[in-house]
Amino acid sequence: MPELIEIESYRRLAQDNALGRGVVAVDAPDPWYLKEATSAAGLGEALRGRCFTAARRTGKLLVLDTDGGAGPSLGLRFGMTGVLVVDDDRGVDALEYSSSRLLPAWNRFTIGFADGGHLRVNDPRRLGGVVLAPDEARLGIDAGAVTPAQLARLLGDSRAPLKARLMDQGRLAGLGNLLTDEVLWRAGLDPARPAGSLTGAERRRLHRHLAATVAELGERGGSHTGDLHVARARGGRCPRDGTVLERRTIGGRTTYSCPRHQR
DNA sequence: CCGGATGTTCACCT
DNA sequence: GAGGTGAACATCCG
Repeated sequence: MPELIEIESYRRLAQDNALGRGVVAVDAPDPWYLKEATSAAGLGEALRGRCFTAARRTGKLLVLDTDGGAGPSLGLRFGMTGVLVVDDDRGVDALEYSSSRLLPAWNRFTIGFADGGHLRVNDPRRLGGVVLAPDEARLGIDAGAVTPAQLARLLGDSRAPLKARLMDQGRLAGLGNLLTDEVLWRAGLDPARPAGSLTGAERRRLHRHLAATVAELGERGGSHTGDLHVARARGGRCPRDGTVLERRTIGGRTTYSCPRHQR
């Protein structure tokens, strides 16, 4: 999926194109896609006759508010392959592991507007989901807005691998597998280091690279445009010092890092 | 043909 | 309590 960068692009698409349009229909044909006791009937009941008034994002969760916050909010998650489509515009040009096709069979959720347009979630692998009134308190601080002090606090004195802690959505929301590897590569930090073992200087370096990486890959066009990810596909050597990249499983995810300069 | 892939959740271990 | 593992979801790509 979509990590924070892609979801932010979905948020902008929704903000620019979906607000203020009356909802007349809700089509949620796949019960599996509705999470946390959300039902198709409940969604229709809650959304028909209202309009979206704000598009917000925390981490990888997109939240559409209704009627100025007076109505229920709608939470959209995109898993690894979910795409937001409004009318015929998609929120991103490309996702790394998703075909460019949008087969109608993959439309897991559709909102019909009074003007004839629609907002859809198209998701081949069904890893995303739709929630009415999502519990946003379960998510940690957004990775695009975290302060150095907040970052230090969430690393705490944990003995969990640094990478696992950064990807813990309940503590820091928005970083996925690719972005996390890229940030740690740029910061020169070993993903397997215990999160609580960083010095003050290392934590500040991590924070600086976190902010810069999110901004830079956002401009380049996505989570898959990182230097490390590109290098991995082309020979697997560190773009900084030419060392053969190391491949491990950390925090349950395939992890690439440079054994020479990430310490 | 097989393995793995931008994610989340849950059951089950240590 | 803290972490780790593997399964499940369904499709595409190398």
